[in-house]
Amino acid sequence: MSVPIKLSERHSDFFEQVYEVVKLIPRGRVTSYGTIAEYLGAKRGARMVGWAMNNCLKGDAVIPAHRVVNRQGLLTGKAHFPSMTAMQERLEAEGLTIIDDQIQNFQEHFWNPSEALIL
DNA sequence: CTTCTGACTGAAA
DNA sequence: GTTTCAGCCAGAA
Repeated sequence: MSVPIKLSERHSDFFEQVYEVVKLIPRGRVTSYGTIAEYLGAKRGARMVGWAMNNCLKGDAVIPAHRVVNRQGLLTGKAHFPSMTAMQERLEAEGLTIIDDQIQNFQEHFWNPSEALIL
């Protein structure tokens, strides 16, 4: 759906959208908070996406949050995982190479929600 | 109610 | 090239 929504209108939907997009991330791919936020129409809401992730940990929804990193491909959210190495281990298990909490060839493994529409 | 923080980003110095 | 500042929205104190 390419319908830009307003956070003030229905923030609940925004969170749900974030979860949907994150779930749609293919294995071995990664994306950034800003990308998801921008895709949802709130490019300034990158922090909200991250906050949504933190909230998702609290919820029952199973979200591959380890596939969501910052613009630099840095594992900024690793600290919020059950284990500090959980995020890196998970990404490495998917074929990614991470050095110093930074994804190597991040741009190659970068995934854009627009690709989901192609499929 | 006011104030601060935050899994971010982009621009400016 | 790095470092610093400001903006953004939502939730918690």
